[in-house]
Amino acid sequence: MDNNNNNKNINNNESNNNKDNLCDIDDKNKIDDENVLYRLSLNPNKGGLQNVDKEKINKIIYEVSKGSAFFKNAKEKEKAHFEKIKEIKKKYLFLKNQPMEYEKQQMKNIMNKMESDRDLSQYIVHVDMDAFYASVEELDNPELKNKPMAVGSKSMLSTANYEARKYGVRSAMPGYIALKLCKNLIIVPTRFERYHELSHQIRNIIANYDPDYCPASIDEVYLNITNFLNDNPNYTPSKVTEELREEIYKQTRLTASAGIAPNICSDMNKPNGQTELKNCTDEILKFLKDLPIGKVSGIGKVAEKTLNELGIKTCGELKENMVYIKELFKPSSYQFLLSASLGLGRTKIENKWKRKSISVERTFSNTSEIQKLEDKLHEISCKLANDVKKENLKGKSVTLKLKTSSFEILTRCLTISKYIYQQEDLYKVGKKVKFIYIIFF
DNA sequence: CAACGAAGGACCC
DNA sequence: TACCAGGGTCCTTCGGCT
Repeated sequence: MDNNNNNKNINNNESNNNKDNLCDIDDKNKIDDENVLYRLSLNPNKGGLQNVDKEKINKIIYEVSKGSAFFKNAKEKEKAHFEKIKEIKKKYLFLKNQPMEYEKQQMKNIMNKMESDRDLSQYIVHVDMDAFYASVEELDNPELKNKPMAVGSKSMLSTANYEARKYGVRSAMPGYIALKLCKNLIIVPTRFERYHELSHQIRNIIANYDPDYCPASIDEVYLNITNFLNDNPNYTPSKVTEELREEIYKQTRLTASAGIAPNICSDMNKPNGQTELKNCTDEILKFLKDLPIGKVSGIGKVAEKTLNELGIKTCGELKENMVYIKELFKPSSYQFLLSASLGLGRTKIENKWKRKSISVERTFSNTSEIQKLEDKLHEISCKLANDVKKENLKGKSVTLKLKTSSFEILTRCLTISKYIYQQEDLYKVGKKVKFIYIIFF
């Protein structure tokens, strides 16, 4: 599916020079709503959407959102994040004034070592279906083609077709907001069974090129075509990928995009196209130099903004600043960012996925009636027991998640001594957990 | 007293 | 009219026990 984490700052008309911003961190103690909008990831910046009138779209979204409890909550989050950023900036400014000679040399050594360990022997392909759910709906109902359409509900959209995107409609956008952007938008409900059916079909095609492919989501797969290339010397990586996409289209009438690279870091593709990154260090570094950090899978809007505020917008800049990142971030974040800055992903892909949790959640209208809450608990425990049974699972830790009317998320967990799977037990434990939050209020 | 479980977040689709 | 999902994974922080 399309990921929408490539947001840019919403107020790109204003002076956004981060080098300047670094100096007036204390003046900037007001959280403006534009920052909140940025956080909501409601600003359309998706590839292939150059024609949309961002200004107008943002205005509409803002008008619909402002004042809502959801918006208020986002504002609170933004405030907290802002404080964090302030701290980091302070440290950053301090470090910038230090010589850091030793650390710089050390970083150089670390990077050299990682560079020399770079594995360029593998050809990894990342296949990603274009607007998957929407395309499936068009496939089954061709009348929807060329009309603005999105899959989901009034409250939330999963994905939008390209016609709808012209209006600024996109995935993870509430349907009622989308309707404000596009009055004629057709919203069709999701049909997961159907998507899974096609997903299965697509994976079977992919298995012909790599039986050990790794599904990344319902519409995304990683595969290693190195063996295939060895067995078929007349193929090139891009020819294999072309053929694979062609085959998917032939059998399903759905288009896919793909990225080819020496590791599974690549995610740069356009609708119905493919991008190849040659197995060569210079190519990779050139590609990364101007790649916005938000494009990297794993860097979401929070991390993106944090880094942006340090003046780091591209992977190239990230690489240049790794000495500071090492001091400013937690070890695991640092490790991740270091790999990202060098364009190092895994070169081994595994498909041994093991489920670690299973869950059911439902959002309902505001209530403080205990009976209604218990009814909901009953409802989700039934669905959960059903799902658990289907997968032949059992568990001994039950977490109850509660979203308040102000969009706060609370979770309470209870671990018991024996494994359970039956609805009655799930409900019973759930009720016990629930007690905790009833006392809470 | 460190390991650990619980709660909260960030992220992805 | 009013209105922002649901299903996962992984990481960090924190505190009361063993």
